[in-house]
Amino acid sequence: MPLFVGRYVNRIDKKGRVSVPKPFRDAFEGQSFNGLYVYPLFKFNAFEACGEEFMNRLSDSLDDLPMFSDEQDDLSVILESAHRLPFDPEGRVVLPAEMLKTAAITSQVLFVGRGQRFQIWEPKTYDANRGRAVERARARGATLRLRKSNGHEDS
Amino acid sequence: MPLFVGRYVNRIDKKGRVSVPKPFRDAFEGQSFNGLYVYPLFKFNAFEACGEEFMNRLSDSLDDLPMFSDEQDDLSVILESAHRLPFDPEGRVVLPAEMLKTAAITSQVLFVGRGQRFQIWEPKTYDANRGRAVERARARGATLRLRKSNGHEDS
DNA sequence: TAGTATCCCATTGACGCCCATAGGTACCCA
DNA sequence: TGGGTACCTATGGGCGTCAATGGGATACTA
Repeated sequence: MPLFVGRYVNRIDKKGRVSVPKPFRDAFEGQSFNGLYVYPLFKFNAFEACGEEFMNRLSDSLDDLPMFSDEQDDLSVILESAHRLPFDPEGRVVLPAEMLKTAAITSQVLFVGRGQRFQIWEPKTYDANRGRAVERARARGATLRLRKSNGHEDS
Repeated sequence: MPLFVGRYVNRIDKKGRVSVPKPFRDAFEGQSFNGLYVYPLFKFNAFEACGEEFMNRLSDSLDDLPMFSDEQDDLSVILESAHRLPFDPEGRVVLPAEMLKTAAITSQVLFVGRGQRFQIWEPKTYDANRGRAVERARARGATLRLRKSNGHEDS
């Protein structure tokens, strides 16, 4: 499965539709459901999107927690605030009004690849936060520890 | 089988009928019984709904508990207080009067997706509780340990 | 026979589908 | 290698269909 990489800015029309960048759309091929899932990043006023597989993993993980536990309730917030957005024949999705509001999206949408998932931002908001992230990384002399590769197979 | 995801608010009419959101209804397709099961959440004045499959799982889990134990008795209450609600031709269900009363539902019903099942709330009641859950999750720095998929492990 | 529970029909408003266009890119061919 | 052409992605708009809702008719039951 292709990874989500790179940044793309697309226009949003008055119906609330945005084209999902073609390279990102391709990563969803082979799903039983032709579309994506989005949920809020509580840390920022932005959203994250993923495919069916990841969402199922999330749901299964929640089921592993004891039923009726506080833990389960707290973490379910992601599922509760998620949206299932189908692609239209042109590969666009309709972003829910409530989403546009929290992210302060008006005319443009920024898609940010993050490997297994990607994020959805209002371009200016992203720039502001990204600037900070870069500074933090610099200040900290950021290093990245890679997982050792195990011959890589795919299931 | 599609997941229950997201929140939907629907109106309840004077006959006590509510439309179950179409995306949720779709998840019940292929069941021998065209409808859903509901049972009270003892922790809150709200209800949870699921399909046949999950109900069977629940019943099996009860059987795994020691016979005649307090635990078994307690959890059996779920099955005892459960209702089986059939869909009408338009995809609506009639919520039992007793349910409306405990949940303080009058004119609007909130459906909250939770993966394998979903919850039924009076909108305002939910808002009050959800606010707390989000804060708890944030405060705890809630991170979700995902079940491993294809050789992936979170760290 | 009154009350209740289904079913059927009608309305409306949102959403999905189809068509059309533009701009850019990749490809082909001379 | 330059130009031209065909394709494809992003975008806009019109229209039909379907989901949500309300009301009336009918069957069932106590």
